[in-house]
Amino acid sequence: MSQVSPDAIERLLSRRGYRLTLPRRHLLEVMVSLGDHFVAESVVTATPEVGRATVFRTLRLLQDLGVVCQVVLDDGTLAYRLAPEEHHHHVLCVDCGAAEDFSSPALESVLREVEESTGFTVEAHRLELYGRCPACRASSN
Amino acid sequence: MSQVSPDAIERLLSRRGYRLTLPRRHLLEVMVSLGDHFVAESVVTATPEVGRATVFRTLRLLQDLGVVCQVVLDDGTLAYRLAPEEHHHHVLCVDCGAAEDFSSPALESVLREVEESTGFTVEAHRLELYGRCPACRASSN
DNA sequence: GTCGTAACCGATACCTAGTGTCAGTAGGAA
DNA sequence: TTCCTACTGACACTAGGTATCGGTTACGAC
Repeated sequence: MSQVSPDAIERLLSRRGYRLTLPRRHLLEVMVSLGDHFVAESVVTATPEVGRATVFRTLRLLQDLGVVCQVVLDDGTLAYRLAPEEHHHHVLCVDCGAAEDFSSPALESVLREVEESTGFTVEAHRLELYGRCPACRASSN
Repeated sequence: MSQVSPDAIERLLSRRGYRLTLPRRHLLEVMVSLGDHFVAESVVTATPEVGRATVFRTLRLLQDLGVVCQVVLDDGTLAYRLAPEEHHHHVLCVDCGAAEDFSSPALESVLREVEESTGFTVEAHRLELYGRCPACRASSN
């Protein structure tokens, strides 16, 4: 997976005119340490020195900046992930929770197909894949 | 869109050994009348004579029976839709909320592509498309 | 270095969406 | 008609997220 460093995100923040506050530094460290993807609640409990509201405010800010993206888990709960800014999707391992990003040019043709058959113009989409990562498949054999 | 009648669903319920109760009849009528897709809360408010817990219980039951499916709206909120039992996806109009089902054989090749490039085996997926329906596009011109 | 100020903060109350519990009710088989 | 139990409503509760507000702090200007 891509290496996202707190430093790079801090530079982005200040470049966009946002302040580099201590709570934000703490949150970034925790998010990076939580790895693949994380739910808001685990960030809240991992940073008792940072208020609940601040965690959610910061998550939304990072989302607006394109640093963090939403991930819909297979049970429908919402998680987050430090991720590349460009449009992408996720494959999630239902066993260990591992996540990987992908982008698919072939998906474009699916969208065109749907536009033709329904008459809708498609402007946005969500796609999440759920399955088993190579490691989990190997260990279950 | 497909015509889903309360009668057909009631027959399915009794065929599967579930009781045909008055609250369930009320809920089915309301769901059909709410049209394309609906959030749980609007079913709750539309049926003041039926308890809140019963609405959610019935929604889950209908989901298990394959009569109702979940729809993730573009803002991330969860809605429901009376829908065909076979696997399908949704295109949603962000203006009027119109919804249409589709299934896409081409999506399969996207999944195979991702399996090859990531090493995951894909067992399930979610795909929701957001855009504008023909009517809304026509009226905005 | 210090000042001023607006962005930011934590605490807290609140909201939305959904679940668990439990005593009472009613569908429908016998 | 009876009886059993699936089902119900009422209500308290939880999870996840938001609004408010008085206090704090980052940081540019001086």
